[in-house]
Amino acid sequence: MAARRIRTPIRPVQKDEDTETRILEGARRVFIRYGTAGARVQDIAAESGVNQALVHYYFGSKEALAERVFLESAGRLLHAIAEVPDPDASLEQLLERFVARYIETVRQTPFLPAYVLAEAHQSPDRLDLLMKKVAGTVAHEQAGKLLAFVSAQLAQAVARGELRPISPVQFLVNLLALVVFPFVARPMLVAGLRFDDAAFEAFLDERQRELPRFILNAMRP
Amino acid sequence: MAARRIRTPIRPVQKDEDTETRILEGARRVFIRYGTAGARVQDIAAESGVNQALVHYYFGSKEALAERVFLESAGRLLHAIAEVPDPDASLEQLLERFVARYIETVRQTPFLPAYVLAEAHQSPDRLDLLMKKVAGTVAHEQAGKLLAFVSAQLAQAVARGELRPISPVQFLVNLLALVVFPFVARPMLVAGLRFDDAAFEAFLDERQRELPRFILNAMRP
DNA sequence: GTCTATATGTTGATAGAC
DNA sequence: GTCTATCAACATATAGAC
Repeated sequence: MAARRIRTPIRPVQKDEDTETRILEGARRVFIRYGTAGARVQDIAAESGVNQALVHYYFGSKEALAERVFLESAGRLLHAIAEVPDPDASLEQLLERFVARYIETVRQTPFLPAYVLAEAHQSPDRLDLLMKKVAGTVAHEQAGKLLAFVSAQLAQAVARGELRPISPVQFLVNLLALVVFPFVARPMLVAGLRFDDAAFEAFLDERQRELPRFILNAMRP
Repeated sequence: MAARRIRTPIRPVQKDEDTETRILEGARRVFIRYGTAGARVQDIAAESGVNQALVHYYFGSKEALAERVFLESAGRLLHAIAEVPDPDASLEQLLERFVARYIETVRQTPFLPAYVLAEAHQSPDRLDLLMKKVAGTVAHEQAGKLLAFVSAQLAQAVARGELRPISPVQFLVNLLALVVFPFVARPMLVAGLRFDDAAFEAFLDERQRELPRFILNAMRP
């Protein structure tokens, strides 16, 4: 059988936090990096600077901890997406702000989108939980308002002859695709295009500047 | 410990194939559906209508089988992307054909893109192997030609004043993002937008019609 | 080649000392 | 609360009968 690969900690332990927090944050890093199925309780313990038993002492089981990390992480990602826009801003401003904010946010946790999307694939139950949890929150109300607001903005622009008609859902998926995909596909893109880290960062910078115009332009009549 | 969830086979066994092929195809379905880390040799055996021992008899180890499935599957996906275009076709025709072909291909194996991207994340070694393997093939040469061809087409259109300047890399990533993302994010989109399967298929149909114009339009001056 | 039975390694979880 | 030691379940891999 293949020898178990020992994983080096992702980042050094923050000694000043209390134990429970340290474990939760360690678990977050490990789950997001390796996925729920690929993560090991031993990895989480090492990442947090404790032993396995303590992980169980605080969080019961790997499953319970995985669920908590997923709900929190996915919730945070959705929240970052569904921020209430400034009602007075133009569509162009809205796009600029959304693109900039999303790219900046995800740059700090580059594995997060891939983790959330993969978990949604692998664990429909947990996705249901997430949807039920989100359904009762401010973020959900915000998302509804956001979609309504964007729909209205699009319709007005169409009426003024500035944009051609586009389904709000297609618009939303296009927007998310253009912003999220580079992070989800990063290893493939880096390998295929022979980028190093600096090149990828530069690519993201250029992207942040170009995307709003690309999207707006795409919908002109 | 949580009780091991028994997985129902993804599809019934094809009795007419020879055993080795059946196992390989079963392994493909299981790995693509559950990921390498989430897949179990027992799942592959059941999916193929044999017992665990036979899987090892034919393919040695889970790792070896996982590597083979990844290389073949990712290779096929890359090949589908990097088909040599008709040199006489217009950019619009090229886009239409690419979008249509990709969406049709992936519709038949909807989990494939998410699997390949997730594996690229989790297993850099395997990704390196893939790149080395692809480097010596027709597909690689095709990809080079494709990028050169697209770059030339873009530059010509810019020179004619039909398009505004865009980096070929950004163009390529945009194209892939718009086409691939819906499949990678499918469970999230379905849950978030409350789609059923039929609604998602209709969404894809609409997308296939709209995307080429969206992309072309985005680059107009 | 194909099976059942079993060995061996790995992982999640618990017992019990401190 | 935190540790070491250990258990029980699971997963991969092999032995050996047919």
